[in-house]
Amino acid sequence: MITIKEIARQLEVSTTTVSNVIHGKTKEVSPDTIQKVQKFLEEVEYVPNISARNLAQNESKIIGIVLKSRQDRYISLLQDPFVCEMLSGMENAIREAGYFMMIYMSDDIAEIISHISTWNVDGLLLFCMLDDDGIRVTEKYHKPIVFMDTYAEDVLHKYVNIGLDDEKGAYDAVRYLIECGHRKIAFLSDNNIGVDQQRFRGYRRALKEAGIEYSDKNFLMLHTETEEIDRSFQRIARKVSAFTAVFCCSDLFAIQLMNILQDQGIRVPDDISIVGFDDNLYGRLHRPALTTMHQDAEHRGRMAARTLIDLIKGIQPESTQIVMKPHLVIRDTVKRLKE
Amino acid sequence: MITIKEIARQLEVSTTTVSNVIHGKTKEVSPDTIQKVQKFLEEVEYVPNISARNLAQNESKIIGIVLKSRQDRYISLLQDPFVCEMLSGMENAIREAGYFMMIYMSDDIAEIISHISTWNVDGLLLFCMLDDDGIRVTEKYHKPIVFMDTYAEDVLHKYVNIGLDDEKGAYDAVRYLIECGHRKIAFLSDNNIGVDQQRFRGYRRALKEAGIEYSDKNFLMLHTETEEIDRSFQRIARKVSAFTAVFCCSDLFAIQLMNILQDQGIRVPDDISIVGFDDNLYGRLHRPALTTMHQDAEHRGRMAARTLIDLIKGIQPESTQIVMKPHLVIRDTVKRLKE
DNA sequence: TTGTACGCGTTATCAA
DNA sequence: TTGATAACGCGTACAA
Repeated sequence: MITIKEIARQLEVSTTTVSNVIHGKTKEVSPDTIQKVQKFLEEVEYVPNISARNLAQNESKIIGIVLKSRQDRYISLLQDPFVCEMLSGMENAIREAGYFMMIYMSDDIAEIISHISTWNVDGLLLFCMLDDDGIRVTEKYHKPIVFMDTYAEDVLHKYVNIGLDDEKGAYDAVRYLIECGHRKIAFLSDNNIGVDQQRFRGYRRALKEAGIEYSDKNFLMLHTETEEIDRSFQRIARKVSAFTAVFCCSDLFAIQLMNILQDQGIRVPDDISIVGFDDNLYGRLHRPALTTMHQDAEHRGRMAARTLIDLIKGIQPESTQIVMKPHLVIRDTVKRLKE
Repeated sequence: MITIKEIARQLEVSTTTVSNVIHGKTKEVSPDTIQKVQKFLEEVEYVPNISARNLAQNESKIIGIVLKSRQDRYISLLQDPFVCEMLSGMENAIREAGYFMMIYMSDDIAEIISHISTWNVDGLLLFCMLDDDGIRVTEKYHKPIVFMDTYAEDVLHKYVNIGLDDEKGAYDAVRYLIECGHRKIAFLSDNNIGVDQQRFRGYRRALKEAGIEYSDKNFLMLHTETEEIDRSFQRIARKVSAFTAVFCCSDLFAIQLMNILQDQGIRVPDDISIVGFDDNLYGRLHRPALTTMHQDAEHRGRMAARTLIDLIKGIQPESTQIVMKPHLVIRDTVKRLKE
């Protein structure tokens, strides 16, 4: 890789001149020199050494994407369709803006923080984080951050968050079930914090509004550790007969549940109705096609990245709390019990 | 971020001493000093500035992952389940080895090459590349490279390739179809180069061996541009009635085809049998569950990354051509026509 | 055992 | 209009 210094030597000009031409500071260079240098730069296919530039300018052009993983999960976050869609949108926006993406995936927040500062990352995109992990990062990292899907109070009034109206999404989905005549409706998730807590609230609100009583048995808690997942689904499948519908917190869960039920001869939607959340390829490709809450993860990822890059450039977003609206996509997994 | 120089100043030692302690070159430092420095390092949570280290040592600790994308494709590579599985394995191995991953995804090889040299990437993992793109990269980049799934002759005898026996995989799958009594077997792919070309050869070999004639009509060519994909699948669905089975070059294609067929009232496997390739979540979660060639993309990704990191450390692999064997997983999408 | 000084490639300041 | 030179943070050869 050729350096500025070497170019300067061969062209018998100074490094400053070369640097100026590279950066288009042409006011201070004679047309002749510009021509000469530019031609040479193209010939040798000069590319700057980013490490050197980072050192001199104290900016890295790296956007860090932080994914708090959990070792014991049955699939890696990179295999989760929702995460991938989001990443795909982020990657797109980051590349478009001339930045680079570095993914920091670990179950150890301290390690993540140390990596971030080692690389002197220009800005951070945080998601899939338990709430106080987000705060831990903000304590150590003092450059622009954009959160996705956080509900931590202490974060929300200080940082930008690109969220989704999860409460409303779940509410609408469950309301639809109720309109279809369902009253015994279960709630399926693998946790009850953050996003899924909001969805749970929406679920409860819809039930309450319809005068339907809630019992703890309605909450089907999935255990997604590698050794547990199958048994957990089996256990839940057994409980399901007490309900006429299940609201699932992700398309993936919905489909896995449907498969287990179908394998046992329980038909969807004839015997039980299912609603998912996300509307990704999995739901669209399943048969019967999944009725689900649509959210555009890719678009949201792209927005988050763009907002972050604006922030890095000193442009403040119009609002620090951006909340997108999901909408119901009715397909074939909910049975109408009454007209 | 605190620097070595600052630490040295505060502790009233030299930067060399601090650096030596950091790197465990303890032979040359007195126990007292080591203690003192180490304690301080922990206190201030020292992290080295990687850019500076890169510059000084001419190594970046970055593994570049190159994905040649195509703008017009209906889904991003980051949403392709096969790619994600592979990436997931790579990410894992890279992190474990203390390296960092940078994904270079673009449809412009020249841009990718320039990014790679800008970052002074230590090693490269190449996949999803049309053959001569791989060569173009090797012409410009002269550090360790590991290919995945390349069949370019000029690459194979000079570089490490982690491949799959695609020919045999397709052969086995099609043989299985023939054993089940199928003779009118179509081949579905969106291209006929590299991996899929090999699969096509395996398909042809199995047909030939069974004395089944091949006609160009057997090759169902899918057009996966965003505006074409639906129409293309429709067109193929119409042609499918001439066959009793379809061998698909990916699980994703297989499932999309099955859905279109099922939506038109054509039953799988009763009216037509389908075999896929990859065995990823999509196939496993579909109903009827897909009969498909299994390959462990995650494992292959991990191996590729490990091999590359060995190469970077100067460790040569036992063999430069690693070819994994896929195996058939029989599920529910192939009908037995004879006993 | 410890410290000085230099180089890595780039940018920025300031003098010529 | 151009060119020296210092600075960024780290590692290391060599001197003390």
